[in-house]
Amino acid sequence: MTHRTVGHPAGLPDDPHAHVATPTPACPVEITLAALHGRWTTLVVRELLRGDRSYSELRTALPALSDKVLSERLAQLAAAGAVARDRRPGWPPRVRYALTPHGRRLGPVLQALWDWGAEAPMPTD
Amino acid sequence: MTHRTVGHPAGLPDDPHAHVATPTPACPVEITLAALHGRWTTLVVRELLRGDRSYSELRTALPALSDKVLSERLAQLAAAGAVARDRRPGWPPRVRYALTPHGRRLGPVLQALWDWGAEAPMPTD
DNA sequence: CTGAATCCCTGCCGATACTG
DNA sequence: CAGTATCGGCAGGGATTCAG
Repeated sequence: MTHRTVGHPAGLPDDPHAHVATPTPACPVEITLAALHGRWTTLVVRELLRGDRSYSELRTALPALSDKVLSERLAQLAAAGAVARDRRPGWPPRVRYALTPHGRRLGPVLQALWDWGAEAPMPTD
Repeated sequence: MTHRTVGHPAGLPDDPHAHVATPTPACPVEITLAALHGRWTTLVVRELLRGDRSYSELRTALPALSDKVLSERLAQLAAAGAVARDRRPGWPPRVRYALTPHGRRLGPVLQALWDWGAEAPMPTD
């Protein structure tokens, strides 16, 4: 794979991407990083891991996040199959955002990121 | 935490960062994403997970990677405590790059990223 | 061989304004 | 309420050049 290198005790099947020499969007690692890419993305995911939310609830939870970026992030996560939009009929417009089953599996991913960062020594910089 | 949200079966202690409303470099998730941030970074880590490498071995393994970015990535990973430089005396200059114990623990992190990306449905775009 | 310095171009994100 | 459109500033990264 692009990144297969990992000792993987569990062992995934050998993947051609494990050996690529250039960054490619087809690599699973790149797919995940692309889904989480950009400022605010992981915070939006965290918010949704706590339960489904409306657009304005997300804005309230993350006040410094602009409309533009929030829309962008939700679209990005939806494209990655992590978030589902639930548009309800009537007025005023009501839309609920929720993680898909696949999106909920980002929990362990964020956990892995958290764990590594939590043990990190002070940056040498 | 900035991101603590995760169901964490293992359970980390409650962390103030788990609730921040704005992206902050102090959040463990941000720390890890910063360490892995930028193009080529994960590929460099993959290469080093296979064993220590010299500068030119890395360039050979990743031919499309420019000097500037390679230096940048190595410095970034060193600052994050993931990579150690081993400069040997004599001529010509010989330098070996190797993952630190902490850096080797990026293996499971990349594995988690790989696993999620590998199950991803085709992007809806 | 191992890098650091420079230049330039592109893409990200924040602020503001506007629409269904 | 739930977004999109547009603009400007700044940081990321590729090519090239220079240095220890």
